[in-house]
Amino acid sequence: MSIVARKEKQKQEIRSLILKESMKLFVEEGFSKVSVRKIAERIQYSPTTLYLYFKDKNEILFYCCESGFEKMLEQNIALGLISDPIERLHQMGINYLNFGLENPEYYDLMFIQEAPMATLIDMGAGWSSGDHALEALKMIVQDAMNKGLLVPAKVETVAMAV
Amino acid sequence: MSIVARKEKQKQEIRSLILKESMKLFVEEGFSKVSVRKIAERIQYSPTTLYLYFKDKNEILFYCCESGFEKMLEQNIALGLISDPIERLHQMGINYLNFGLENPEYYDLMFIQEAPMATLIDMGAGWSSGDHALEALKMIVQDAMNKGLLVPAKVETVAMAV
DNA sequence: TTGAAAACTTAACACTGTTAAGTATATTTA
DNA sequence: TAAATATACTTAACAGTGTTAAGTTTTCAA
Repeated sequence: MSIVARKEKQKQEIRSLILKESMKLFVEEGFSKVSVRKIAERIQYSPTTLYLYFKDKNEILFYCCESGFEKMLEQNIALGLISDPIERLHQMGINYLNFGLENPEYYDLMFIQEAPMATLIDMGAGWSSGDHALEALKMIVQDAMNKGLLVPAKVETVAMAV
Repeated sequence: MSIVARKEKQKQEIRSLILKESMKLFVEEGFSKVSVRKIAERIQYSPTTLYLYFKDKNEILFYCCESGFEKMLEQNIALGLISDPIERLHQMGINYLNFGLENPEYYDLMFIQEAPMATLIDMGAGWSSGDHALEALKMIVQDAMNKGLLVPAKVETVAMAV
């Protein structure tokens, strides 16, 4: 039974390899810019091999996020104890924010992933009012951070999160 | 000079037609599921014609959102008056929430647009804990609405927004 | 009426996710 | 050990994508 166990282990290793390398690519370039073929090339397998381990591209993303979701759920489990709904909601929001601050790469992957907002922002010239709004937001965040009200972190990320 | 003015007007009309029909499709099916060819078919023009009016597909989305962004900016202009940064940030958040509640279709288009979260949610079976978290969230929101603390609206949308 | 300019289309390129069918390689059975 | 079967992987293809270069029709001015 040792042989079959070893084979199983090898399968899991390939699976992990796919996830690890996909995660990197997704974070670097964004989900939609990463093709299945690109992942396949990275791990030196044929593109179709990925489909032996995952149903489709979305499922790869999903399992990339999995541990992120688990972390967030853990955080939120304690919330069941709080009875006042508003208070519970408030704490949930705080958890969410903390998660984003502590795990920025997960956060990007799981939530902001190329929302049209991003497109808007890198339109750059021509939409200066929008830029101003963001600038303002970033200044506010910076300000709050200076005053020690927020954990220091990448200003941009926080602004988006907020 | 009347002829050239009329032509200009006709051009604008086609532009508007493209935007109107794209908006519908984006809201119905989500940005990434709508192909340029699909839009073209709706308005009875060749796909390439769209590129005479817009730089690319993203730009179409952008101009679809435009009036939404303008609305949001207007809301936020008054914020310059508030000097306390935390207070200003708070009010900005409230504005954001109100915008989402009052313009759900814009909100979807501009912000949540097929984040991986969506994929997660309609994975349905197998990830029940995540579902539970969402269920809990929805209940909280419902609760708050019943107590008159929130404008009544689609519970799901609010939950996502929060 | 002719020539130029504008509006639009056809055909193609290089890519995408995904699948059916085929090929080696390893494992089990006779 | 030899044949049969199962496993892991790949090749080739399909139908679709955004986008562009080149060609066509239509519109208007001289």
